[in-house]
Amino acid sequence: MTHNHEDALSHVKAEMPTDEQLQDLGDLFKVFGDTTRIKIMYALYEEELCVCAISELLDMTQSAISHQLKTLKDANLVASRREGKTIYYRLSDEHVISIIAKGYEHITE
Amino acid sequence: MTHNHEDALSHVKAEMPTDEQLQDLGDLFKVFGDTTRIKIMYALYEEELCVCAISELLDMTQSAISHQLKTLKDANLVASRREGKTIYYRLSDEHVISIIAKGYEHITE
DNA sequence: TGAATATATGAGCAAGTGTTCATATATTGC
DNA sequence: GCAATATATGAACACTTGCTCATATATTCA
Repeated sequence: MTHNHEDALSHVKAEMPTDEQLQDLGDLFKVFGDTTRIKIMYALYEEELCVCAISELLDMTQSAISHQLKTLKDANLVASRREGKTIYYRLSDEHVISIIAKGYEHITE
Repeated sequence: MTHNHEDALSHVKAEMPTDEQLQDLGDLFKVFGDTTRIKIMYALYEEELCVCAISELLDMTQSAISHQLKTLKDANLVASRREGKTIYYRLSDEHVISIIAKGYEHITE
């Protein structure tokens, strides 16, 4: 029905990751695709912070921040530790910053 | 009302990008946050492809692929050239691959 | 134990997103 | 010009998402 492109596709197909990996990649970037979460990650890059410090910084409710921190934690992008009543969050690995840095390069080129 | 975190926040505030940059970053990653678009970018990494080749590869309608290619083009992630009736798409810069590669590192670590 | 503080979480809703369907535009060859 | 092929696009709809509000949990201190 359409023109032929067997040659191009056979090569491409061989190099594609599995559907599950592609799904995981999309899910990961979805977490980066929200300004609030980007702000949180940027803030945590500079310094470990508690929930109420983040909500003060972003001028958003504690509930909204907690929900977003859960999303970030589920994606293994942040980790937390308790100290009394306070819970401090930090970035959980260096990929976070290198991913954001690459994105930053793109938008500022 | 809450405990004090002036010290932590003053440092963080000084290092944060502008709201506009943070918004642009979120918008960029939003484009990466869909499996169909990830698949398209992966396919184009291997080879320049026409629209119908991509829709055959992903087993999706031509319309769905065209819509997604427009999203990718608006984000300056792909570029196209016409050759007769056919329009070939390719990645428009090397950031695309390095961003995906960093994400891939994270999910496969 | 009870009050205060810090955080987490479930339900609900408005806004956004990806696909489909129908149709429009562009190019080629007759 | 007309038919065929390749691609683009607008409207509609189901599904997802981020916030709010109310409330639950956890910890400290009196």
